Amino acid sequence: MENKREIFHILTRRFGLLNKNCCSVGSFEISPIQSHILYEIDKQQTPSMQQIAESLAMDITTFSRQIQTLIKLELVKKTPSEQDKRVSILNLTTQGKFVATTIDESMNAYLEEVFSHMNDFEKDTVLRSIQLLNEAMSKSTVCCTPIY
Amino acid sequence: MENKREIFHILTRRFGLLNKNCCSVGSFEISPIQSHILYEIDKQQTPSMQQIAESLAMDITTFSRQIQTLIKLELVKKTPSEQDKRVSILNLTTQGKFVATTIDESMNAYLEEVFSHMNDFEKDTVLRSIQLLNEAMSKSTVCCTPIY
DNA sequence: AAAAATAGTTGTATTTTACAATTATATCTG
DNA sequence: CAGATATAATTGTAAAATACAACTATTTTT
Repeated sequence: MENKREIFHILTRRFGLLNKNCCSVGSFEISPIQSHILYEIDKQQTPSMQQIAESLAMDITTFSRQIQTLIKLELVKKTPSEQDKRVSILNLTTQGKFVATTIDESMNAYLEEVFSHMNDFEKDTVLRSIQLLNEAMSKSTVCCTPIY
Repeated sequence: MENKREIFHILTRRFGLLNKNCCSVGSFEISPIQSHILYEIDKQQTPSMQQIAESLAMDITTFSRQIQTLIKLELVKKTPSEQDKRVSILNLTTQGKFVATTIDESMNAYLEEVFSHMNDFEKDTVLRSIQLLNEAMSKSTVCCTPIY
């Protein structure tokens, strides 16, 4: 099996495309990165700027500016931490939560549709395989280790 | 199994990171997109601008400028087509071929390392699963259909 | 209490992106 | 065959994304 890179290349590209298309909700034109930011804020409870920037492997200065636009769009709220006044805690606004949820649903709908082309056994195998792959990647020393 | 989006989110992010890191060869600082362009030119024989731009789902104007920088870096050559003088045919230069091959090798090395954390059965299952997934995505009507 | 470290912002410059308009060639249609 | 239309690619322009360096405001270390 020597076409590993080929199949991963295709996979990567397809996800890239999916990312490009699937991130606008109603009147909000959300960029892929912004969508990832909303997703992460939603997942982590009351994260700091650093935390999200780090989990997305983004430069903190770039991240700071992205947060500024998300705040202008009233999707994110930023409050200074009580314990450490240097730290800013991030939250989704109601609107932000709505947008995040909507994107989540449309992504899930897409995945459902993709999996509808498989039988139950294949579905199961593929999902477990991806989990295996995620675990293997997290064990890798070469790249991308600090996630989760 | 209701955490589909979660595991795909992680997968996407890991590949995103991998992409960011893994594209410089010697003195060449290749961006992920440029790496994808080199990869596609290498794979298709004597493609036109349009062909590559389309397979990467890139805007042709953006693509045109990326090609300009790749030509400046002497990684890509552009020759007008004989049959249709509007069309430009793309080729890798020797250097470009070298860079593409080197990136390919380092990606493969990375994948080998990742798969080294699995037993033979798992390896096989995961690879076949990804192929299944690719096929299912190509059948999807929602997104990303025009690739391959 | 001074020095060093940390969280986040702002100045600035580069790169990426893409819409609109343009040039050059090819194809279609009457 | 000639004018109209379509297509491939480039350039004008402007917006957004990115990141290095320098900065402010706190906190931690010594």
